[in-house]
Amino acid sequence: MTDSPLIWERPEPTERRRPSPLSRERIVRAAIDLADADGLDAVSLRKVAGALDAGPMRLYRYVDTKDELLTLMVDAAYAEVPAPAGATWDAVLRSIATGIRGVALRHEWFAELLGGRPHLGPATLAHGEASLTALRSTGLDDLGTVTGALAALNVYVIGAVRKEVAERRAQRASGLDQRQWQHATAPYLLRMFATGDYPAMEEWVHDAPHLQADEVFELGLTYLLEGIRSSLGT
Amino acid sequence: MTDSPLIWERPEPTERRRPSPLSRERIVRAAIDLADADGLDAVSLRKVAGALDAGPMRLYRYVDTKDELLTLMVDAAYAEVPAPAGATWDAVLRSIATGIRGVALRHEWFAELLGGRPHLGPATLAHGEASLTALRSTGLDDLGTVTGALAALNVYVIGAVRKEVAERRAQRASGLDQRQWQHATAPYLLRMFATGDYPAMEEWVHDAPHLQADEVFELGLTYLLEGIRSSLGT
DNA sequence: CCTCTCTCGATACAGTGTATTGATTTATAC
DNA sequence: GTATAAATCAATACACTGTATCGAGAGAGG
Repeated sequence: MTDSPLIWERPEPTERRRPSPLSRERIVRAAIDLADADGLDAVSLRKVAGALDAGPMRLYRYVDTKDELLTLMVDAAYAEVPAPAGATWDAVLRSIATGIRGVALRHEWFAELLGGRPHLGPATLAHGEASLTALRSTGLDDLGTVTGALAALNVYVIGAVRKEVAERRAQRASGLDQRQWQHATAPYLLRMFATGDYPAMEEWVHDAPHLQADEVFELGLTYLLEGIRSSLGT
Repeated sequence: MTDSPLIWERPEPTERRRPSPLSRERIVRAAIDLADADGLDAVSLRKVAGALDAGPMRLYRYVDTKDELLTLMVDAAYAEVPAPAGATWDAVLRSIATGIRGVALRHEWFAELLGGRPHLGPATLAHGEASLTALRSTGLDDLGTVTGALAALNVYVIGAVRKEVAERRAQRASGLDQRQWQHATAPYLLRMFATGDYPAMEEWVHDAPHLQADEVFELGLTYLLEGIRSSLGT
């Protein structure tokens, strides 16, 4: 096991050559621009290097592997999450969750990467630190509950954002607007329902209120926060 | 837009050639075996075909694209989720969640795929149907709450399982046992804490109780279910 | 038996991440 | 200021990937 296996501790190499000074930050930014524009699949080392007028192998001085680049992208995205604000602990948690969701909606690749591997970058840790201090300063001081609450919230956001983005992408891929999407999958579902195998779902699709994505997100968040509160006895 | 764009409606081709009768099921099973053994990255059309003593192009008669194969794998995994059991609606929801988690721990690739794109296969729908009927039959009949509860639960499980499996894999990749893992990342975290930038996390790491993965999962689940209950006024 | 349709395997293409290597540039020592 | 050592880069190469294309061959229908 080497001494500094994690990219966060590996010192960034200093540039000696003149033309096109490179840096980890420039590389990550280029990768993010690519991912924003054409999706995560468009992020290849060749294309990132090309966007920086460099050969592909040049990047390997700054990054050991492509996964490391993705990890750096995730940390950069975490840095965009606004600092949590709120007077009560649940308001703080809510602002954290919606902040992450906001970033994920701006950078859909972030949602794809979230939770895919452990992230321990400085911005991610700073984000955790901010969440923790905000929580402690607003009255939640049972450590067991804090642990569980943060974990549950984290995990809820990961899943919610991932699913929401996945649906958005599928919708976009199958034609352009929402009407076309509904026309593409609705008939399929209707045929499935016509088999009679899914009576409860059929009824539910008919009668259930059609909620917007952000409403669903907020609703689940409310459940979770309410559950945490009630387990506090507060 | 073609008439049957979804693989679930495309009829399975019938075999005419004698040697090595193929079928969607055999292909999916081979892919699952590969993924179980060597991870999702080991699932390539060439390898799957090789495992079936066939040329790679042969699979394209049964599957239009690799994504379709992955979708079929997900549906097959959903079919392994045991039917929910329980007397009360929250017991039912809990059994659903732990059932999915169990499958994901047996098939880690399932966790990687979960939520990555919309899944509407028959087993997935059947699973939704079972959840719905179980819910309705145990007293939860407000449709708005049912919708929100199912969505929130679904999303929680997706995120929780994804994160848990990601951590497990990272742990396994960095040496073999848990002690080695802690020895690999703990020093890094300590050095980060030594900067003084993360006092709350430092304290928290010291004092917080160390929970097992399944305890964390159950705890978050409890919060969520409790929140749903309290929003029912029951 | 001939024909026609369907299916298969081979080949090919554009792309991927990355190991290797030889040249070229830079820093260091005298 | 020059010789030497070290560092860095671009090119090449490798083993893959998913999949389009297409010629050959097998099965069925007449």
